Amino acid sequence: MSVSAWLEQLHDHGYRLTGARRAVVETVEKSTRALTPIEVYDMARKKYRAIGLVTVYRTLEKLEELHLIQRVHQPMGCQAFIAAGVGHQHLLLCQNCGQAAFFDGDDLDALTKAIEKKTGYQINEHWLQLFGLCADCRA
Amino acid sequence: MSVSAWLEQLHDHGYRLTGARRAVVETVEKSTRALTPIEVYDMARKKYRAIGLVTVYRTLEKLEELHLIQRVHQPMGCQAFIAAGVGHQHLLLCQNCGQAAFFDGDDLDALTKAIEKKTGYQINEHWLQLFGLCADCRA
DNA sequence: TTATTATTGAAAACCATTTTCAATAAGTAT
DNA sequence: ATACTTATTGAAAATGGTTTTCAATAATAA
Repeated sequence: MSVSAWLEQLHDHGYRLTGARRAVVETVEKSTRALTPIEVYDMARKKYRAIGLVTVYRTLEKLEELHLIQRVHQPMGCQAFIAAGVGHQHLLLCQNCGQAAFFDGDDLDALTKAIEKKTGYQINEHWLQLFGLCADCRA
Repeated sequence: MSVSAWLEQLHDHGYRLTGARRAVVETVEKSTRALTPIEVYDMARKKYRAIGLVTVYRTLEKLEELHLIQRVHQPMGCQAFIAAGVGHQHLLLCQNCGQAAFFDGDDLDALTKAIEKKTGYQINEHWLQLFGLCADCRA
């Protein structure tokens, strides 16, 4: 995805393209780590001085509705957002710098079948997230 | 674990055993679903009328410190707590009634090795959580 | 029983998020 | 270009969950 693709999505859904929204989109789309609303605010303010925190909240809300971003759950808090992965992907987070990477290829079929048999549950979804150190932070 | 084992743990760590704490412990230890502070408050109040919400927060804090309870992350919020699993266990949650079950036996070694090779990350931890319908809610 | 001090509940403070509202500016029609 | 409609904006106020403050209370040790 790209900044222009996000703006197009917003436009196609009847939302107007404003300076504030461009600043938020450019900030979040380019970030490789999850950002909290305040972090987005501070960064977006450098691109569009007059933006208000309220508008950041409102824009993040819309981006989440359009599935362009997703909330990231971490031990320290669950208020951060990152550009959404495509299809069935999971997050891998660096515990030191916060750098995020998506991965796919998890096959939990055998596990879920076994759990279904053992517990009687019907399993519909799973959340998987890996934590570690990115290449840079290992060094 | 049992209520008395939790109380013993609290006592062994220098905490006094009070009516308010007993009420919180009895509530959380017996619950099969994750409870938010307010829910614990409402339930504990039936056992100990005079308890304050503040004491619920403070007691949950201590129980988490002692690893007797753990925070449960869900799409709708991450403020709920449940009796902690033992060893390497993950949660399976009913999307309808909230019923929780622990399971173990997940083997992600092959997956993490592959991801490590592909991404250059060193993987230290993983979060895995399953969602579905419990036996009762399927019917 | 008495003394010590952790614990308590109520009220106030705090902080992230949401709502309200009048002014502004994006998109559309003229 | 120009005017018009109305979504969007930022500031301020409101909200709601969580934390802090503080004097009174009650659990434990002496």
